[in-house]
Order: sequence, then structure tokens, then C-alpha cells
Amino acid sequence: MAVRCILHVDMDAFFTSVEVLDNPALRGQPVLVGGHAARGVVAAASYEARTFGVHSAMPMATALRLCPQAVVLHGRRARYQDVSQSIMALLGGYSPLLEQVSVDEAYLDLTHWRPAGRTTEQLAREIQLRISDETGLSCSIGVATGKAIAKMASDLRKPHGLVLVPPGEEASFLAPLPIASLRGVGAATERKLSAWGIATIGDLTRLPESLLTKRLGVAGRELLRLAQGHDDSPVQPLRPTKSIGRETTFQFDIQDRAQIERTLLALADDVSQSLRRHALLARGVTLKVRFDDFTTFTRSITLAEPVDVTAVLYQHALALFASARISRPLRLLGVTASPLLPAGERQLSLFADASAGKDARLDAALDAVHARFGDSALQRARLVKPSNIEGISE
DNA sequence: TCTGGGGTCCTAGGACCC
DNA sequence: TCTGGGGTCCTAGGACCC
Repeated sequence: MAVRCILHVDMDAFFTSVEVLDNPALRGQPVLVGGHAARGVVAAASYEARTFGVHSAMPMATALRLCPQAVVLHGRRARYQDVSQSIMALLGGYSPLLEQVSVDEAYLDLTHWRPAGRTTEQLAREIQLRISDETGLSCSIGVATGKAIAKMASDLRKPHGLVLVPPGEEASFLAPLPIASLRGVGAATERKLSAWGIATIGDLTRLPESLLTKRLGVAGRELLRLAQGHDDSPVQPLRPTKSIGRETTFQFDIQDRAQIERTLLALADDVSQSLRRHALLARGVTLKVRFDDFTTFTRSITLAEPVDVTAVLYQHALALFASARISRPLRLLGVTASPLLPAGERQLSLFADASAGKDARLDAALDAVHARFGDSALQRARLVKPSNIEGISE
């Protein structure tokens, strides 16, 4: 079997870099993209902001304490998506084995797609140069025989880094790195491992497998294999969507029944629209609730008939909420559809229900208006807040 | 410091069927 | 009347990733 050649391409501070690109006055300044100062977190921080100790996933309030002069932007999803598409199109020119893992990150399998007479390093440099020329953005690239190690390599010399791990040198490359940088080791596992005196990936390889599987289960064996340099999960260009969900954290905890219902309808509507856009049906609905002390629970139900109808998803979300008998203020509400199946497999009996047919026709009409005139052109009356009707000032 | 929103995967118990 | 063992589905929760 050929030695695998996997690239991990990771855009540097993607969201903030796009913002600087579109507004050069921001260049050189600490820029944050993220949520509201009260309850939001940092989605991306420019390298200038990072020198103050700010990093992504940090609460925005903490970030602003560390770096009060930061420019805070709330992000433009659609714009990032556009830029992402042109980058992915460029990468797709190098190999059909392209796996996009997020808006700013992808794996490229060049094992059987490397032009003769060119080294992997030359190709990686060319990719960096072309992305920079065509989008004005920089990226870091890691190259290894597997995805996880390529990813760890790309993280090592950001921004604009290129790190190649030669075949056979995986274990020695990994050994000195901190255990938390091993893919699959999150906060919980790091706590356990450091309690056992494990600080680096090399330390982990000195533990007997039986001990790791006993304490961490299958995950322990996988971590050990990866730490030893075995990394063979395939690059998968087409991965079917398993779930579609929407959730929202309230600025202030809420308890008002009408507001809860309006929120559930809006979430169910968003999820349903996404299902219809992707020609998918939900076989189940999950409600997610979080309280002010951050305790979180979910309630889910499997549906007799798979659906993509807003009114049906909403009714199930509402019923799940009622079944939970909640009497405390809420911090968060979420609605998720899963598992999913292609709409082509819809059962004919769905149309037996006259009211479901009517709801589906309403959805179709709204979808058509949204497609032509944008999402704000027409809204369900129940989603329009009284304040939006009275105060046209906005 | 006080924790977003989009996901994936795994585990474990109980129900149910054979 | 009391009992096994395997398989699958459903539900809830947790860890992890970006």
C-alpha cells in the first residue's frame, strides 16, 4: 500500500482575517468576532488580540477585560461562507479526495494525486501562495500520513506555517507535545491524564494498554494508538448530515410562557426550513433546555412519520417542553432534528393527514417567498414581536 | 472567567422481541 | 412459575471538535 500523504489546510484567524480584508482600517488592531459582551464568547481573535491572552471560546467579557481596546464585530456568516467556497474550490483542484471539516478547514488526500516531479512541500507552498493571491488570506498547512497528525502539525507554527511529518517519524514528532494537544483529549480527559502524571504524548505511550482501556474504555485504546503514531482514518469527501439543530441563549433568563413558545416556534421553523432546503426529513425531535446554573437536559421523541413541516416540529417541541414540567427561568432553548433521512424516502401515508398537508403548503409558500425576496420579506405572524409592529424605527 | 452555536460519536440502561 | 441470552431500538447524557 502506498504511504499516505494527507494535508490539513487551516485558515489563520479566519473570521477576523476576512473582516480585516474587507475593512483595511482594522489592520494591525486587535479584532474579535463573537457574541454579546454579556453572555457571548469569542469565535475568532486576530493575532494582535491574542497577544493580550485572548483566544477563541473565551467569554467575551473576559476577553474585553484583557483587551478593552479590541474592536468587536458580530460576524457575517454568509460572507465567510462565500470566501470558504472559493478556497474549497481551489483545494478541490488538487485532489477529488477533499474533506471539508468546517468553514475554514479541510483535509486533502494527495496520496494518488501528486503530480510527478513535484514534492509535497512544493505543492503545499503553492497552495498557500495561491490562497493568498486569490483571497488575500493566509493559512497554515500540516502534512502527515494521517488526518489527526496532519492537523496537529498545522497547529504548530501558526500563522502561515508549514510543518511536514515524514513517514515513520510520527511517534517522535508527537512525543514532546503536551497531552492536551492530542486529538481526542479534551478538558475532561486531560484532567484525568494529568492526575496520573501524564504531561506529554510521549508519557501516554509508556502506559500499558490494559490500564488505558480499563479507565477510558475504547477511547483509551484509540488515544494510545494515535500517540504511537497510528493514524489511518480515511479522508471522506461526502459525509451525510446526521442532525440539524438550532439553539439560542437568552440575553436574560426567561420564564414567560409566550416568549418560550415564540422561541420554540422560531427554532423549529429554522430547523424545518433547513430540512426542506436539504431535502431531508426528521425521524426524531430533541428539545434542549439549560438553566441559569448551566445544568442542561434534553428530551427527545421518535416520530411515527418522518417530517419536514414547521408546525409538526413545533408541536413536538412544545409537547416535549410541557412533559418536562419546568418552573425555573431558562438560559437556553434548542431544537434538533435527528436522525435524518432523504426526503425521497417519504412515506405516502403522510399525505393522509389533511392538516399536515395544509401546513406543508404554508411552508412551501413561505419557502418560495424567502427564496425570491429574502428571509425578512415575510414572516409567520406569531414570530413578529409586538415591538416590531409598533416601532418601525429600526 | 463563567461559559455560543453548529455538529459528531460513544455509552448505558431499559423495553421489547425471539 | 421462573428463567437465558442475543439483538435492536429508544432515550439521556457526556466528551469532543471547530
